Amino acid sequence: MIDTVANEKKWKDYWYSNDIFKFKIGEKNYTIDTPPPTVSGKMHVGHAFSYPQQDFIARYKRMKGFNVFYPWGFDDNGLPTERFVEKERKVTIDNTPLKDYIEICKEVSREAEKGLYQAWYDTGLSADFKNYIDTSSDFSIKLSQEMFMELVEKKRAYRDEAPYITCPTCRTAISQIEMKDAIINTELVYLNFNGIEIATTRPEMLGACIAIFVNPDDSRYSHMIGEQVEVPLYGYKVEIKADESIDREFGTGAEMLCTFGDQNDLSLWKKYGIKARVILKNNKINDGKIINNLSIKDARKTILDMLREKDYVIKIEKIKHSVNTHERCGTPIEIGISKQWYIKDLDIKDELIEFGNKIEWVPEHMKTRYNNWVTGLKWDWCISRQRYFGVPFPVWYCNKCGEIIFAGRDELPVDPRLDDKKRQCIKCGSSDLSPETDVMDTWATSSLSPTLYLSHIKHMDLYPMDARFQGHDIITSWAFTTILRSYLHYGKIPWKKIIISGNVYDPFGQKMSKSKGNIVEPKSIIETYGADALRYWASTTMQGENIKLREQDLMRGRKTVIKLENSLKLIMLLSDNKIPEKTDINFPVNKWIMSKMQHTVKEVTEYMENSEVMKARIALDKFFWNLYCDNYLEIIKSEASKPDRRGETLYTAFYIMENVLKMYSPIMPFITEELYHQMNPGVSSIALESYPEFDYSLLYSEEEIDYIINVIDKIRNLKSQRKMSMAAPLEIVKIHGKVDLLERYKYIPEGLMHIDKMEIIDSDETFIEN
RNA sequence: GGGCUCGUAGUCUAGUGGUUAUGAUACCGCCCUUACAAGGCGGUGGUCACCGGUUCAAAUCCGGUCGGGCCCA
Repeated sequence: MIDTVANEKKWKDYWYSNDIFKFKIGEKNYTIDTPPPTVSGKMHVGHAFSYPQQDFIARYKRMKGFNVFYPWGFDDNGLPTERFVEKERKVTIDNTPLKDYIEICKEVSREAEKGLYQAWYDTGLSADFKNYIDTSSDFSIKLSQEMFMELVEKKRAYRDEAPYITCPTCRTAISQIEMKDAIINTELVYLNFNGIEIATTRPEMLGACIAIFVNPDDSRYSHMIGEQVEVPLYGYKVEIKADESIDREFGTGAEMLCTFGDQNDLSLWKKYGIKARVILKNNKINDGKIINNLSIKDARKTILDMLREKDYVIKIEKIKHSVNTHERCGTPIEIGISKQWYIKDLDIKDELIEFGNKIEWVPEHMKTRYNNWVTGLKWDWCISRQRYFGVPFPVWYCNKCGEIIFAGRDELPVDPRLDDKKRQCIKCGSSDLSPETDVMDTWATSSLSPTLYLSHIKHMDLYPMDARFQGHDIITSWAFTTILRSYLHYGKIPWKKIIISGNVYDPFGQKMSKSKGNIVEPKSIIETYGADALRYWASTTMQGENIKLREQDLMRGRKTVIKLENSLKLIMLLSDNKIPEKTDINFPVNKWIMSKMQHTVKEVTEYMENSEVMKARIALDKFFWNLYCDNYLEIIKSEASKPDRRGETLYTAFYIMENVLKMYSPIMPFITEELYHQMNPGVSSIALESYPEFDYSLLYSEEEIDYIINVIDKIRNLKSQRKMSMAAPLEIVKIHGKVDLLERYKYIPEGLMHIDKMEIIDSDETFIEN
């Protein structure tokens, strides 16, 4: 039996060192927008499921005569990389100068990249791993900055105020995924708010109060909705408003909205668009009236004392309260507000929907998610992040007149945070400039992946690309932003087709996670079953459907590998290890299997064209296992020894085998490559051979042999009932059925079932007399 | 809460109006046969989640209920 580990290593090294999958532009090209994995993570079984699905199509298209551009890339921008680096090197932005921090991020990314493709390479992907791109290289930064400048020129990029989340302890901006829920002990302060009683856990934010909120169904307050009340101590007025999200049971049922006490404040503020009053900056409260640059803790004490003194405090309750905290240090997060960069997209929703319609979605219903997302957009796309490792904005601000100064095109890539060139304000001439310290959202660069890939090989003429493959979880981020950028920059769709893959679950349908302990490493699957079996498993579901990782599906793939190997072994044995020469085919059984194969080629091709790999594979399985192995090869065991038909029979057997290997090769590239080389010594690669074409001239009336196969099944049944071996001789069999057919082809069942004498009795119904 | 999606033998799965519901796997029985026992042949196993409607005819179309998953809030 074949050593899959050794065989797979042999061929993937062969492909790599001979540049089998290097792209050369030609007449017919097929371009793929490969999802770049992040350097911070390892390959997981979800990747092992979805990437082979891309490769099925890539390999199929290549054999169909396309010059396939299947690039490779890494995404090493942003927060995941920062976290990875901080864990690996024990550095934080607080103990490391920015310049060194960025250098370390780059260094660690480059190092990780060296070995990271290995896991993908091990699954037999036909991507061009040698010429990869990475999103933090100068090439990518330059391109991303150029594209940003283009949006500035087109008045699509603008700067406005927006909230952000910070940790007061770590004094850094954090993102949503870094937050963790926690229950803390705190005090709930009941206040007399000049006419309405409210309860708050954040009295220090009183100066940032911009409204009072109650539940619209709360009869205690419904008559007060729309009234103005005066903010204690501060004296300005705010309106009483109603929203369903207000919990009537919490406190007094009336809350104050501050900019920003917590995430609820943020969402209410967004929803109602009330003008913000920002008093919290750089973790200090400064309201311009009562509190002057005090920490949150000190401000709280000051405000509470004053409220007590003026008799505003009704009571104070000790409560346990759920808050968002920074997961690293456990400090409750704060929400601030600052100027950020946006890409304007709310005015082009209709155009974006139209673009979505121009793209073919597989499966089609995934387009609905895109449409719902675009329709429901409420804010422009905020592309600035208060992080460190990413594409910097090529932007400075004049401290004198406030003018925004952009870098020149010829200066890109540039990092204003580290740039020491002397610059002057273009408006007032001042040289007192501050660099933009934010970096761009990772998606601001990933959304340019078609441009990144194509400009990397200097073939922007191939835009739009043919296909994007990605998971459904990032339709609203990656797919959306890519379509948006493509619209804004080129007025073209980014790709003709988008193919969505599903998720992988454990055998019980549970999501895999470290905490559940149900994670399966792709590596262990490949070691046990082989990459071909892993890929076979990846083809056992329709595109976009989820899949459960079950051993039996891997087994089935493994069995197919072995079956392919053994069927070639048999025909080699029958032909004394000689490759038969092409001859005319006259023997009906040979014509029959040739004809059956034509139907299979047609069916498989149609499914592959529709990206329905699973259906293609099922049709192929049926032909290979059922018709070719179980019936055809069994029949020719005796027929191939008959001199008058030996030559054509062996030729047919080899011809079918070769075509079966070709059709299996996009799914199982390793075993098919090995066996194809055994049949065709000196060939370059099965992956570069052409896919079988439907040949009308090989069609043949199949009913007669179908009928004989049916009779053979009945004889097998008889032998099974008599508990006989299929090879055990039968002296006599009485068959009722179509006399002319049975007489003409009786040598077939006789040879296959080892029958000495067949007695044939004419009958409309076919059965064996026992 | 909103959107999308799924519910078919023990398990997984095909099947978008028309014979007896597809196949795999598991299980049981038989067979080492000039490739393959990780094989071959045969068999047991299903109120197609539930309720109602449309139709001569529903796993399939429509409405509702229940349950799982994903995304968004």
